[in-house]
Amino acid sequence: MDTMTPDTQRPFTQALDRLRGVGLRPTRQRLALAKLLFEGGNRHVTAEILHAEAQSAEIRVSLATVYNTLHQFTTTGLLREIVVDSQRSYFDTNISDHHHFFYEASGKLDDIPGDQVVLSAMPSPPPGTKVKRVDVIVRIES
Amino acid sequence: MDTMTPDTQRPFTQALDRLRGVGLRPTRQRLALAKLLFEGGNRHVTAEILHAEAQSAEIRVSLATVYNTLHQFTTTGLLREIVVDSQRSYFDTNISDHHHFFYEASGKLDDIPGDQVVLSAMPSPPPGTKVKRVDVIVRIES
DNA sequence: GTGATTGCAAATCTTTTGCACTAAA
DNA sequence: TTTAGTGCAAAAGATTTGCAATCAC
Repeated sequence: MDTMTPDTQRPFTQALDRLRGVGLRPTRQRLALAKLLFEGGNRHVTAEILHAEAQSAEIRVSLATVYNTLHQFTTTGLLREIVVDSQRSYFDTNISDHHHFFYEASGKLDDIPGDQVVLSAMPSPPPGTKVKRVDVIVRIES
Repeated sequence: MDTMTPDTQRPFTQALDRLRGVGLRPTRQRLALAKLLFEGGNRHVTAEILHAEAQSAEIRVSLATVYNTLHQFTTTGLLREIVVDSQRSYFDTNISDHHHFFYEASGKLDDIPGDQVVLSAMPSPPPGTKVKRVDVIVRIES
């Protein structure tokens, strides 16, 4: 690997590696969407938003493919789905342990680093079940 | 008030008082839905479920009215909306401070009493904003 | 080549809306 | 009365699906 080239100059390679890492065939659409998603820090997107960004970037990709891709990325662990609004799905490029502020007025999300929320007491789940995740959502008045 | 009559035998009165308490006109539909919702402990319902229950109980009420009513009850503080699934809205008859287990496989919710979850550290919201609520959702593997 | 992926349009599902009709006060 | 509430059917918005065309390997 060319260690002299800054990350920001190898988005294609990064996206390619990411897709390969999870066994998804690197198609033109998936590469372009991965590039949009994973360049430039943590992002919270809806299918609609990502599709619009793709259009702006002259990337021809259908909304159906955007949905498919977001779900494939989520299933393979590249993204995480955040449920804060019963009307729309949000996807988060930050897959580390963390929580969220949700601004109801604007529909915007902000990450809360995992270490800023401490759950010092937690009920045990019913016997035989497994906790997939604990989500803490701080809702900001709309 | 007739203090000799057990609560379970005065559902109508209870529902009526509840509606009056929040200033909603006690129509036949609202009374019947309030009865279904608030009799028999804490419940988590979707519009679809409540509508089906009404049908079974021979209560003629349209789905549109069920939606209207659920939202009116939520706005007036009789119900609380729980967001766990980006495809469907759940309403909770328990309006006290508490959290939820969500069983992804079945779509069922269980209450976690407020005192069983202790958030010993919390980030401050951005200056000038106000926290409406903190939701803790323990997702049980589907 | 051949099996995976994509695009499109249609379908689906939940929720909302417009508006004439009905009922509570 | 008079004004709020209801039902219906249509509309809207998000997401999924079926299938032929296209692409990656």
